Amino acid sequence: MDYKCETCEFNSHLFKVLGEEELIKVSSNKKQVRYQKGDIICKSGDPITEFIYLTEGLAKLQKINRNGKEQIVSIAKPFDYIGLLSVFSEENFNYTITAITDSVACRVNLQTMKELTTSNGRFSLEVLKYISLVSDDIIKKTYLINSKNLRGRIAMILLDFSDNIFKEDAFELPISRKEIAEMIDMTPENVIRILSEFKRDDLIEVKGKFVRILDRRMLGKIKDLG
Amino acid sequence: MDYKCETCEFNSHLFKVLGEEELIKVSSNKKQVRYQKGDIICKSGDPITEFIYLTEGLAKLQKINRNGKEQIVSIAKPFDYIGLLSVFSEENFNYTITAITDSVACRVNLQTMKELTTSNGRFSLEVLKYISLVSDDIIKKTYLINSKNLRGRIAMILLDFSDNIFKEDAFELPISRKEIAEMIDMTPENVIRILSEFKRDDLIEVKGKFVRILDRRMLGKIKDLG
DNA sequence: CGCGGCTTTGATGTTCATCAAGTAAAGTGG
DNA sequence: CCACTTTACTTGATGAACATCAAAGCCGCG
Repeated sequence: MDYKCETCEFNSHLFKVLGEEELIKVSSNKKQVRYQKGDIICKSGDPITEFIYLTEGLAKLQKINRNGKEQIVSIAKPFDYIGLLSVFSEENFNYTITAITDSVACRVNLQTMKELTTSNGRFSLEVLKYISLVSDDIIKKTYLINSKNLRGRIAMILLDFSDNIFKEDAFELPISRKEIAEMIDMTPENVIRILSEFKRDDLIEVKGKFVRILDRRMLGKIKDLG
Repeated sequence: MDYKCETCEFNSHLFKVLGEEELIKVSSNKKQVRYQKGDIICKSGDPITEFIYLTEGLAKLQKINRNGKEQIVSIAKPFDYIGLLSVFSEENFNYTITAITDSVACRVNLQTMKELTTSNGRFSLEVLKYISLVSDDIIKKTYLINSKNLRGRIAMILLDFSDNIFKEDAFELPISRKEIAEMIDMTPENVIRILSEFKRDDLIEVKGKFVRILDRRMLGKIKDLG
C-alpha cells in the first residue's frame, strides 16, 4: 500500500522543487517497502537500479574491509538518502544497508531519477546539494572520530544518539556493543569498559540496551577534549 | 594569458558534454592563475565564488582540526576538481588548498557553473558523477588508511606516489616528512623511522626527498597485510 | 535444558606517541 | 659569500593507550 508522493508529508525535502506532474511521475515509479529489524535493504556489489531513502526506522550503512571486518559508515534515519553516495558514479552499491529497527524505505526507479535530474535544472542542483552534504558529513565525522581517544568517541556517539536520533536523554541503543565498536573503530571490549567507567562516574545510566544521559556537561567535555 | 576552453586539450573531462557555445561561456567566465610552490589557492572559510580545477602541478587539500593540527585530506593532481566537495552545498570552503609545486589552476565563475548545470541535463549528470566519485574515493581511502598499521600506511603512500602521481619507480617527494605524517595520521618521527627501516631492508632507496622503489612486491605485501 | 552469541572483567603485550637531544639542510641578513 | 638562525630530519629511550587473550556470567532460543 504505497503512499502517493503528491500528498506525502515528507516531500518537503529533496523533492520540494518538483512540480505536481513530476511528483506523479516519481510516485508511479517507486515502491514503498517494509523491512524488519535485521533485513538487508541492499547489498554491497548489487547493481544499483533504484534510488532509496528511508521514511521510517533506522538503518546502518556498512562496508566490509579486506580482513572481513565490518565497519559501520553511518546510521541512517528517516529522510536520509541512503545509497545517495555512489548512486550516480557506480554501477553497483559500495555499501551494504541493513535495517536495525523495523523500517520503511521508498525505492524510486533510478532511470526516473536520472530523467528528472536531466530535465529539471533546479532539481539537479538540489540533488547536487544533498550529495555534497552527505559526503561532507561523512568525511567530517570520520576525521573527527579518528582524532579522538576512546573515551571521547564513546561520549560523542552517546550524545549523537541522544541529540540527533532520539532527541531524548534516555533511549534504547538500537545496536549492539559490537556494532558501536564498528562505528567508531575500537574493540567491543573497550566499548564496554568505557561504558562501565562512565556508569561508575555517574555520567550515564546503563542497563543492557537502555541508556540515560545523566551528566551532559561532563560528557561534552570528554567528547571535546578527548 | 588564458587558454581558450574551446580548444583546450583538457576539456575531455567534465566539460566533454558541453557544446561549443557553452564552452565559450565557460571560457569567458574563467581565469587561469599560476601559483608558486607554497601559495594558497583557497582558504578554509573563504566564500566559494569559483569552481576551481588544477591543470598543472600538485596541491594539497587540508583541514585544521580542533587542536590546530593540520590534516591533509588529499593530494590533487592535474584535472582533479579541487573544491568540488563542498561547492554545491556550502557557502564557504571547508578546506584550505595549497600548491605544493608550481601549479596552474582554472577558476570558473560559480554562477556560470550553476547555470550550465541547470540548463544542460547531461552536464549536471556529469557533475553528479564526478562529485560522487571524488567523495567516494576520499571516504574509501580514509577508511583504508585507518585500517592499516604504520608500516602499511607508509608502503601505501609510497606506492601511491609511484603508481598514481609520478608513474615512475623513482621520484622526488613533493612534501615533507611532516606532511606525509599529516596525510596518514601518524607522527613525523614514525614516518622517518619506517622510511629508514624500509631503506635498511632494501625495499627502497631514500636520500632527502629522493625515493626509489626497489622491492615493489614486498612493499605491496606490507601494504596489504599491514 | 543446553547451546551459541552477546556481554563483562581482568591480565598481558604491542604498537605507537611523546620526549629529548643531536645533526643536516635551508633560509636570512650583513 | 659567510656566519647565523631557523626549520627539517634523524635516532634512541620511555610511557601510555589500546588490542588481544582468556575466562566467566548472562540471555534468548530451539
